[in-house]
Amino acid sequence: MEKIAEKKKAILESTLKLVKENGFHGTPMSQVAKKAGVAAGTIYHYFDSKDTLIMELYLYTQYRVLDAMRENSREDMDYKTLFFSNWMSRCQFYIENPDALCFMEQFVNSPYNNRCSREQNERFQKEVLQFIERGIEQKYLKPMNQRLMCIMMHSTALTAAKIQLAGQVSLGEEELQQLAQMVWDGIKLN
Amino acid sequence: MEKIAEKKKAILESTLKLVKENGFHGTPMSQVAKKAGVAAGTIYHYFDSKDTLIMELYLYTQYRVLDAMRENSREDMDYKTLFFSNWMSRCQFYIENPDALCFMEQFVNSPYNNRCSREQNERFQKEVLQFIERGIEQKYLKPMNQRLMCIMMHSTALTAAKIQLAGQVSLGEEELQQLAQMVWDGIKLN
DNA sequence: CGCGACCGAATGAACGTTCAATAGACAATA
DNA sequence: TATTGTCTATTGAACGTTCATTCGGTCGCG
Repeated sequence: MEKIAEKKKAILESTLKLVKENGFHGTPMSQVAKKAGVAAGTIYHYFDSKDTLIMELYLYTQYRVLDAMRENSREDMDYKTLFFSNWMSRCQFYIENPDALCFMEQFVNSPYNNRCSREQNERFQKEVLQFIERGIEQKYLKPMNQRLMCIMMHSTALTAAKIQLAGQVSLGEEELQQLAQMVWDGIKLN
Repeated sequence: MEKIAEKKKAILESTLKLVKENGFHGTPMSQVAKKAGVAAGTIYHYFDSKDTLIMELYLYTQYRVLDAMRENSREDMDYKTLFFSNWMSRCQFYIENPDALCFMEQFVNSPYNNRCSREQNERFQKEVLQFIERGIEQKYLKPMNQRLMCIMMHSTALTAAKIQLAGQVSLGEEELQQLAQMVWDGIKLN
C-alpha cells in the first residue's frame, strides 16, 4: 500500500467509524471533518466528492484484508494449513475491525458497488481463486466450480465474524477452528 | 401475514425497488411516492417517518422469506430432504427477489438494525434454530453450537444468491444442489 | 514572493415532514 | 329521499432544516 498523507488517512478512518455508526446517509461530511480533526474544505483537497471518498475507502479496506491474509501465511505451509490460515485471518480481521466489516457489507450491497469497476473486484478475488485452483489441481479439493468454493470460504468467514460481533455467540479460537473445519469438510476431496 | 392496504403495499414495494437501485440515502420520499403512485403526504398516513417505513419493510420481507421456506416443505419429508428444501428455498427466494436480497443486506449492516428490537430478529431465527436442534438430537448433525450451523446454512444460501446475481457465475439447479451438498457434508454427523 | 496545504463561513439545492384543503364513504336524522 | 355531520384517505404546495460543495483567504515553508 502506498504512503498516505496523515490527514487523508485520518479522513478515511473517521469515515469508516462514522459509517458504521450512522450509515452512509447519516454521515455528513461536516462530521467526518470534525472527527478527523480537519476542516470541511480539507476533505475536498484529497477527495473529489463524498462518493469518491467512499470508493477509495472501499479499496483501502480491501487492501487491508489482503494484507492480513498474507501476513499470517508462510511459504512452507502445506495446503490444508494454508487454507485454515487464510480462513482464520479473514475472519479475525473482521472481528478485530468491526467498522471495516460493517462498511464493506454496506458498500457491496449498495449502488456504489456497481459504479466500482469490475477489475477492482476481480483483483481482490484473483488471489483466492488461484489458491483454490491449485487445491483442485493438486487433488486436495473437490473438482468443482471454483467460484462456488470461494463462496464457502468467504461467506462463512464473514458471517462468523458478523455473528460474533452481534454478540449472539462468543466464538473462541477453538470454535472458529471448528467452523473452518466444517468448511474444509465441505469442500475437500473424499 | 395480515392484509395490507393496497397503497401501503405499493409504498413498501416501491421502496424496496428504489433502495436497491439508489440505496437508503438516494431514495427520497418524493421518489417513493411517485413510483407508488401516491402523494408524498400519503406515505405519512401509513408510516410515521422514513425510518419506520424502512423498519416495516424489513419485517415484511422477513415474513416473505419464511413463507417461501414453509411453502416448499412438507411434513412427510425426511430430515435431509427438508434441509435441502430449506436451503434451496431460501436461496431461490433471493435469486427471484434480488431487490429483497439487496435491501435485507443493506439493512442488517446498517444502524437501522440496532434500532430493531432483538425479539424481532429472534423470532425469525427461531424456526431455523429449532430445526437444527432437532437434527442434532436425532443424530443427523454434528453436536455443535447451533448458531454456527445457522451460519453455514444462512450465509451460504445468501452468498450463492449474491454471486448468481452479480453475474459472476450462472448457477443452475444442479449447481445449487452441489452447494447445498457441500454445506450438508460440512455439518452432517460422520 | 509563490505555492500548496488547510481553513470555515457561505451557498444553494435537496430532502423529510407538515398541514390546510378536498373528496368520498357511511350513518344518522328529518 | 334529501340533508347533514363525521371520519378517513388523499393531495401537493410550502416550510425549515440539513447537507455537500465552493471559495476567498490564511498560514508556513522554500
